[in-house]
Amino acid sequence: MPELPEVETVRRSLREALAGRRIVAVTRCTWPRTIAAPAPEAFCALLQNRAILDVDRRAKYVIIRLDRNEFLVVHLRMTGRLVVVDAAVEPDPHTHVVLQLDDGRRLFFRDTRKFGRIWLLDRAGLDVLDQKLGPEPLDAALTGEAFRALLRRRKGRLKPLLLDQQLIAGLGNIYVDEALWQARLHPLQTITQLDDSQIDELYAAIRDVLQRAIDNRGTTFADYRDGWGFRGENQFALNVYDRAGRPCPRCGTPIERLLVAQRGTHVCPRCQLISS
DNA sequence: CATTACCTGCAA
DNA sequence: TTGCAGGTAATG
Repeated sequence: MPELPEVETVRRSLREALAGRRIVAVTRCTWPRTIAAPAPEAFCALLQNRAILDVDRRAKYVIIRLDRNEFLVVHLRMTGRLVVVDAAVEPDPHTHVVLQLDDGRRLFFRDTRKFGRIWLLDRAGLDVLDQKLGPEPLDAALTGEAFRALLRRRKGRLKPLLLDQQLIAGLGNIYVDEALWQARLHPLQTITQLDDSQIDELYAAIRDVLQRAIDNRGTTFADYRDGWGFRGENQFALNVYDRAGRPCPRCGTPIERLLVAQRGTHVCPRCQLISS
């Protein structure tokens, strides 16, 4: 489900609800595999009476900063949700982890497909994670020049590369398709055949698409919700993703769906030509 | 590079 | 019943 804009929206909403609170205890853990580290028993024992300092994000990870220099790190994968609910709300069968908070509310981790994972990490563990990830696309440190250098070091087709979290962190299937459409580049385009101005277009498109999606509080098709349980609105602003057969907003040609890197991929066959 | 696994639910 | 879904890790 969630890519950078969704995780950023979750982070912002959770920060309001959680900063300054305390985790009293873990009161439910019905799918132990959700807890990636440490072992679920230790995880529950360590999360008693812990202060929450703040909520951050790195790539598609939500990072809840705790006292004692530890971090509750959550990856939502496809269907995960982190939602703060009032005391009266009871967990449904898809809610696998519940944290009791000191204000009576609870933090629910709900995940239909059970792909999501939660880690309790120390600073060193967080650093290891951080080093496996490419730069943040919206970070000021990633200039157009830096992005060009990044791409020039790699070869292969555009879409698989942009999905590679080690190259650039936070893009997923929706926003890669949207950014490529906006930059008028084909997902199968070979990177080595791009000229500088095309890479600049792609850079601008990635940032524009992600920022707009954050402004729209993320894209909700089915599962995604923010930390309060609200849907996003960016599904109404998409140009190609999930729009096969509908007209390209630029030229009217029907959008086509193809398979690239084993992922459903949406292109305008007229706007997005492969140059060689 | 492609395929499979991890899971459940929904639509064709 | 089959195929597909916003992600990633682990295999050939």
